[in-house]
Parts: sequence; structure tokens; C-alpha cells
Amino acid sequence: MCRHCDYKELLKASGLESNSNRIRVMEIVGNSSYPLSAQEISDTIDRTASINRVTVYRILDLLVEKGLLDRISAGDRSFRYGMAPNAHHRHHPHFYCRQCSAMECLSPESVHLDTAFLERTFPGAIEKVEVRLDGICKNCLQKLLK
Amino acid sequence: MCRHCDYKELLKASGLESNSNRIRVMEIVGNSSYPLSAQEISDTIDRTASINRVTVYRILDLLVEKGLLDRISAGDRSFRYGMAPNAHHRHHPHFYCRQCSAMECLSPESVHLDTAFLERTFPGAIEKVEVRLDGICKNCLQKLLK
DNA sequence: CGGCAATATGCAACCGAATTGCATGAATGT
DNA sequence: ACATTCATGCAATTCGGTTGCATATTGCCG
Ligand SMILES: [Mn+2]
Ligand SMILES: [Mn+2]
Ligand SMILES: [Zn+2]
Ligand SMILES: [Zn+2]
Repeated sequence: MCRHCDYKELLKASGLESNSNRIRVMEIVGNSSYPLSAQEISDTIDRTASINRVTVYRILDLLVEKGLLDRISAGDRSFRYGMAPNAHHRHHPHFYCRQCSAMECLSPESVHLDTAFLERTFPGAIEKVEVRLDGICKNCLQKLLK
Repeated sequence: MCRHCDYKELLKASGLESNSNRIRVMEIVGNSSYPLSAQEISDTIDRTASINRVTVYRILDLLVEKGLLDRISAGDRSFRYGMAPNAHHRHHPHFYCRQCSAMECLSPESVHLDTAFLERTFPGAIEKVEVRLDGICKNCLQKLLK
């Protein structure tokens, strides 16, 4: 999906050693057209050389902390992971289907969000803005109608 | 906090019997200046006549389903509950402090969000839009600096 | 009122996603 | 080679929240 990203380079740029597990996780997330759960990432990894579930969680934590990945709230109690905004990936909103729990990335232009005023006046430190739309996805809508 | 809301009336209007437990939950949520966790609601209830934890969860589920309350994703794995948008409560964004896990309601005008285009063109059904800002709250910022 | 169905509540057990503790394995530096 | 640091695996645990099922309360009809 993303042929712009040199994951090894991205890791280096964030001051992280780039081992094969980290690169694998970055690739899987970067290649996905929608944000992935830790479970989905782990399952994908298991199709080649498997990494322990806990290690995957720890790698995800690390990559989020270093700002390479975004941890995204789904409408349920789980998290999804996607590329953090960078030169090649603009910040964008997501859609969550409460029927099938699938998430979709929406285009950066799909909604207009202006936080400039708040950023200037809010007394705390704003680090991230998350916009999530909830509802029923196209697929589930069709199934429900018949 | 909200002297506009007749909770008994709101329940009735949504086709729900209004018993004391439901009214109690509505009051607690409606009187709060920030969205509350089920735990916080339960703790508040326990200061008077206590209701079983599970019953609180079930009442919350019901009120969310009927559109009286909003279930809001915090930045962690828990939910918060606030009044759903209605005649007296405009839809508004929230702030989540990753340090102390506190949430704040932001004013409806604080950010400008335009989803009109998406609402027209999105192939699924959009039922809800959530805007959450994450960071460090004013309080925690001060503590960190000294 | 009595009888009975429908709802609401309580309690214990359970669940899934994520986290922790601790032992072991790899990598790095001297 | 050896010590130090960092990465990984495995088992056990935590945390919000949910389910199953028994009991209580309510609403409704005669
Ligand atoms: Mn995305
Ligand atoms: Mn609010
Ligand atoms: Zn769906
Ligand atoms: Zn805080």
C-alpha cells in the first residue's frame, strides 16, 4: 500500500534500532488500507514467522510512544493501529461499524476540522485529535435490508 | 448543572418507564460537568442508596440505546457517559488527559467540524460523530513542571 | 383484591483485550 | 570473553464490561 515508506529508515529517524520484528509490524500496519487491531496484526504475522502476542503488544506500545504509529479508539473496547501522520500520510478520520466492528480510513478531505482556536486557548497540551464516525457500514446495511 | 432537564419527562419521551434507578442515573450524568465512567456513576450512587454494579451497566446500556445518553470513548479502554445531544445540550468534543485519565467537555464552539459532504456521500449510515482531543490537562501539566 | 406475565434487579461466574512479573535469549560495548 | 543492556516468551493477572440464571418488583386483567 505504501511505497513511500522506508520503515527501517522511519525507525532509525525515531531513534529506534530496527530489528526484523519491528519492521514486520510497521510493514503490516503500513500496508493496510484500514487500521488494524493487535489481534489482526498478530494473525498476519503468524502467516510467516510468528512473534509472541505480548511482544507484538510491546512493539506496538513502543511505536506509538515514538510517534510512528497511532493508537486509535474503536467504538468498542479495543484499539486499532495505523500509521501516524507523517510526510506521506495525512491525518484523517475513521469510521467504525457497530455491527461488524470493522473500521475504515476516511479521506483527509472528507471532513473539515478546525481546531486552531482551541489549540491557542486550551490550558493543557493537545497532542492528538481523533475524529471517529460511528454507524453501520455499507456491507452491513445491505445485509440488514434483505 | 442542568436545570433545563426533567429527567422523568425525558425518559417518558423515549418510551421508557421512569423508575427511581433510571432517574438517579440520568441525574448523576446530567449534573456532571464532565463525562463519567460507569465506576464513577456507581460510586456516586453508593453515597445514597446503592444499586448493583450490573444494574447500573444495564441502565446505561438502555439509556444509550434509547438515545438519552452518549457512550464516549476515552483514550483508554473504558467508556464515559454524558447527556446525548438534545434541545438543551449541543454536541461537543471532549478532551482526554493521558496522564490522569480525566475527561473534560469542550464547548460546542471550540472546534469547527463540517461533515456535510461526508454525510451526503458516505455509502454507510453515519449515526454519530465523536471528536476527542488527547494530551495532558492543565493540572497534570503543572505537576510535571515542578 | 388475586393471579400472572413482563420487567427489573442481584449475585456469581465469565469474557476479551491488554498488562505485568519474571526468566531466558540476543545484541552491544569494552 | 564478559558484563550490561535490551528484546522476547510464557504464565498469571488486571480491568471494564457482560452473561446466565434465580429472585424480586411492577403492570395489567379479570
Ligand atoms: Mn487510518
Ligand atoms: Mn460532554
Ligand atoms: Zn459493518
Ligand atoms: Zn490530567
